[in-house]
Amino acid sequence: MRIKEIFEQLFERHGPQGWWPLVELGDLTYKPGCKKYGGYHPKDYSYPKTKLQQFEICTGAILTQNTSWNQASKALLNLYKQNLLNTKSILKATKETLHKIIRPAGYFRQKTKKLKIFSKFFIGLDGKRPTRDQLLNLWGIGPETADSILLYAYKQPEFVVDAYTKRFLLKKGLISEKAKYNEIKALFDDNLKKDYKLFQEYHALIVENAKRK
DNA sequence: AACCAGGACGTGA
DNA sequence: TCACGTCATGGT
Repeated sequence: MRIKEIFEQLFERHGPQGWWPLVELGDLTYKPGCKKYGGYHPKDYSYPKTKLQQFEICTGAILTQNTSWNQASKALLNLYKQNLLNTKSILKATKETLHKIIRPAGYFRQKTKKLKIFSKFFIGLDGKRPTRDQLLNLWGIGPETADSILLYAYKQPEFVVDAYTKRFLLKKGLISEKAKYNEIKALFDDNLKKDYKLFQEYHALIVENAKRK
């Protein structure tokens, strides 16, 4: 089956996913289906609307590295509740403070360092969109995180390849065991229209499909 | 009670 | 380049 057909099949089965989850004012949950407060935004591609929301997505992308979203979201909510979910506060906070707050996401020492490095970088952007190479040159940002940031925070059609994607395509017989990141990414680039909405939904659907089964 | 979760980096070969 | 060790918490 083709890449495009697989998308149709997944979409039919699971519907729009509306990634990336955002917390909004007054909200204290990242769970899906929460309309009034944050959570996911089904069929609403107008987010992120502010720099703060863009930064929130970037932060989430770092916190969820090799970690379930359930755990990462706890760390994100801790940051939010302590008014630390912004660049200046993260730079101002001590390492020890951040260690405690993001602990549920695991790798708290590495992730604290990553958040501080990224915060400084984000301020330097002054609202501009980073290039992929700029992101990859940052300590703590690899290909998947860079693509997640570009796709979900900046609406740039970069397909996000994660462990689920590899397993999924391997099972479909579309890639070999040791296909590399860029090889897998090219498969989507070559077979899909470069539409950020399509890329956003596709990646989210692969994850949702894997979780459901 | 192992196993793994929406990875990335450091190292030695 | 590449294979492997390290980082860390908390769900099933």
